[in-house]
Amino acid sequence: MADKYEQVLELAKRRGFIWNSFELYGGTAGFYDYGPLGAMLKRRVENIWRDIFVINEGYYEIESPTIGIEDVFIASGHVGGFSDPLTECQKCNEAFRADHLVKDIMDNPDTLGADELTKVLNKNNIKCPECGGKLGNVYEFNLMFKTSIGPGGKRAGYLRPETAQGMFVDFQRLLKFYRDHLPFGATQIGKAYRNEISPRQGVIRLREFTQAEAEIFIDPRDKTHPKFAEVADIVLNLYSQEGQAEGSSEKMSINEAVKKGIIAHEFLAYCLAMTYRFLMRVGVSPDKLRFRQHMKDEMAHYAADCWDAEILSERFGWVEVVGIADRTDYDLKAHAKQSETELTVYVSYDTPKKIERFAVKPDMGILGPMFKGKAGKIANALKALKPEELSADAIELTIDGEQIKIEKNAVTFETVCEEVHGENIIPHVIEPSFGIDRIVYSLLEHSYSEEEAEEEGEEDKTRIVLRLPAEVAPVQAAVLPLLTREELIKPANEIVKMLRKTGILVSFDDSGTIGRRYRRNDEIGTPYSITVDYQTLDDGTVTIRDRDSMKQVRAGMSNIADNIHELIYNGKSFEDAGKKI
RNA sequence: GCACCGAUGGUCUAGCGGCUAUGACUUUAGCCUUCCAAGCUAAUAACUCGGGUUCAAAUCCCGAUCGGUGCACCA
Repeated sequence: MADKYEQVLELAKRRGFIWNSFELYGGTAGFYDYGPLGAMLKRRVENIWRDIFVINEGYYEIESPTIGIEDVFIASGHVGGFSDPLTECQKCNEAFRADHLVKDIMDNPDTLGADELTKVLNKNNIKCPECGGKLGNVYEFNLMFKTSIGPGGKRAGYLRPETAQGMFVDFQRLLKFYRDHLPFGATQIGKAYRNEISPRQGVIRLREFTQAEAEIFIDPRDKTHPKFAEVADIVLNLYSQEGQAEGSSEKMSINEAVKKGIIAHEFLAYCLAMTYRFLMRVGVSPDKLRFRQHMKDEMAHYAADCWDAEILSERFGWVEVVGIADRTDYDLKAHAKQSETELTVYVSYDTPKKIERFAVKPDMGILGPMFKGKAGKIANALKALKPEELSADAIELTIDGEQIKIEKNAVTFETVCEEVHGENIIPHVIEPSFGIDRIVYSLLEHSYSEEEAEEEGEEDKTRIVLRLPAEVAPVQAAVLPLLTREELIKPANEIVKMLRKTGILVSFDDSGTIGRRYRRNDEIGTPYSITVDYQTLDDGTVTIRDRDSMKQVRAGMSNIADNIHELIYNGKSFEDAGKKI
């Protein structure tokens, strides 16, 4: 009866992964707490993301405020576009998008405010499409949490609805940090906030959530990727625009997808590949992952191409967990306009270009004494003239309504040949954006398994196992004395110490039978259990038990820390960890 | 935000006007125990919240909150 979501959430609650926030006061929809194990799991997922994007790709991480000022979100479009004008039927209480209702009457209802929309509704006698009842006043519902900065509440602030704007706002500083070179990227892992109208689906739609975003600034004329060859052969499950029309996804190598023009360009494809590697490494099931291309009408108007990584969940179907978009120069242009600052990169040409340019040189030695304060304005006016106007016998200008005659000898002009070494361009932005909470939930769901542990002559019983990759499991090893005896507890404690010294998160458990303790650890995904028995006292060896296979090997106690480290981080196979038992 | 359904120890649940509120698992303390939750002894722990009806409410009514489902919303 209970579906997997319920089973996973029950376990998550009971064992300290995640639970609804503010339970003490009855709980609040859209907010979840990460418990001791959940916070650790999430941290490990984030650190793998860092390993890939920050360490291996070199896109340094920044940290900007979670509160943003109004200008930022005017530029991003969130102040205007992140809200919807709603109207409710007074009779049946259905809510409708007011701009949708007047779409057929108006050309551009998006530009109207709430009051104007109310007027249009009334004037045209528009009724509730459901029951024909009267519609109420239109109000704006903005999905951003609003607050005020400083006393008096005069200055508006908003909790950021995405982390991305931080990187755009810091563009100039980042450009300098990367010594004026394209491409470069910056990342941020942090909280974002959206005041969802009615969040459902548990952890899938949150009002406060964690994003990991990279903004990679590239040369718009060159969207190749230097390391493309390394990923060209990765095969992805692609659900392209055509595929969606036919309702089928297709497995294809990245190289082929770019060649066929399914993925817009190498750089975007490379990001898909990175995303794939990341999701595989943290433990998403490969058969429950697909990359879905946004349909043309679904894509933002400025986007060149956009793909979502979607993960299959038993309860929620295909869930978007990553968005990878070529946002072109939209964001930088918007911030350039709002801030009245040029946000460009100077790019040198391979070889300087020769350009013919018409140059006007007013002789300030003559104009200055003659016109005094007006000389500057006159010089500028002269520069704007065309060759034929300048070569006339007399040059007449109108400055501030005054007719002014200029002597021919006060200005010279010529066509000059110049070498241009480069130009200022607005970079394009490639943005992979990860919803960490959804990924963490998916990991729990995908790694959760119940299996019948058959023991001869005994009844069937279920074993709950979280098959998390060793690298993300919150508790990395359990140390268990076989029996509650002082002589076994002592060496066990020594092992705990050794492991902790090397940064392994280890739990010690001597309560209950050994089987019970193995099961307790299976349930939270502890990949390895180290058991101290009487043989340990004789020859200094312990057993290591593998969570997934339940197999055991016997290995030395003195180098146990290195051994476990290799198992977790270096892909050492369990068989190589010791002697088979 | 609307409609329908639901809410009892950590978890799952019994009770549907009157009990000291059922049971299981978990947990804790101890015993036992030489490798996969099953033994023994004991302990801890719950009626979502606020009103109302009634001599009496976990139980009936109203409202709120949270959760589920459908509609709407979802950069």
